[in-house]
Amino acid sequence: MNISRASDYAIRGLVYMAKQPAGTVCYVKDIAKNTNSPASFMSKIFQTLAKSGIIDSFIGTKGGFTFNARPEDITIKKVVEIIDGPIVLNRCVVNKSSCQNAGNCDVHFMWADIQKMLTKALSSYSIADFATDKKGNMLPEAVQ
Amino acid sequence: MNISRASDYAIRGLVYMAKQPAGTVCYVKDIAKNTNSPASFMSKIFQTLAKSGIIDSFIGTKGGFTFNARPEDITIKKVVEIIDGPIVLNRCVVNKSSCQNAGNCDVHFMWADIQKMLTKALSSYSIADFATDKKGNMLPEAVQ
DNA sequence: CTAAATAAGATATGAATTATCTTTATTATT
DNA sequence: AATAATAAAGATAATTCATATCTTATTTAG
Repeated sequence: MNISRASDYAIRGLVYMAKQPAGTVCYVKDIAKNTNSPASFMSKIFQTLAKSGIIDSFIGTKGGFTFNARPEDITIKKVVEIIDGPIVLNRCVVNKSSCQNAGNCDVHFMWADIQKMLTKALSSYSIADFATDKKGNMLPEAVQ
Repeated sequence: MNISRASDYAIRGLVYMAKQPAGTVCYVKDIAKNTNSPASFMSKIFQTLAKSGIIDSFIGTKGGFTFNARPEDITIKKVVEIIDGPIVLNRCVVNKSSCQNAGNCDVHFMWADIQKMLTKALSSYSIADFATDKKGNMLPEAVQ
């Protein structure tokens, strides 16, 4: 019942990117350093984000990553789903055949309701929300 | 971002128990059969539930499990936490030192808020809720 | 006292998460 | 044009956790 380290790193990395001047090409090395995360792992994560289309990637010297979608359009739900896959609290919510009562019991309805609430909450936040506000800073002032 | 199979089995097993006449000693074999779950795995799960104190266990012939707490006092949150451990959406919510900004950023507040909402929801359901209602039946009528 | 039934506890397997290492592509420099 | 440097892409590895199964201990009935 938690998001993965990878999703956490992805969100932090994207927030870091969003705080740079629009159009800046960002390197994994810098993103990792500024978010205090392992660079090689971050590299794989940003590879996945690039494949999803929300960011663009450029290989070679002076390569790096830029936004392809607007930070305000990238919801936390979207990021989590790109990295961790679909949000499914219990498998009966998405696969009725895995439910002995064909998804027609109160337990099923509970999970479906809670999942709906959760995804709604995650959809209500975007990367931009954390990049614009002072409190969105991911590192103490001393480090920045 | 999901509950484990073990938690799902635990909930279903406890609901099955709650549907039996009060005080009935239930065997893992029956619980597993009636909830369509692997008996040996269910055995381990009920061992954990017994250790937590919400059920009692009796070894040997005519042994088995009975409730130690009232089904209406056993919340879904409690069951999930016994089996899967504490609900922590992101580690910064519970361990501020894992947050680069000492848990003082908007991202942290988001996770803390969503987690609060989630645990509140899980606390609002009890095992009894699914045992009394007809729709709470975990198996189609044909199988019962 | 023996056998059967039952939970408890130890061990095993497999998948997912969390990484690291190697390769490929691009650019800048000479 | 060749070479070196830089950066992402892709392949591989290690670790952890979920999901079980197998063996042992305990109790009761006959």
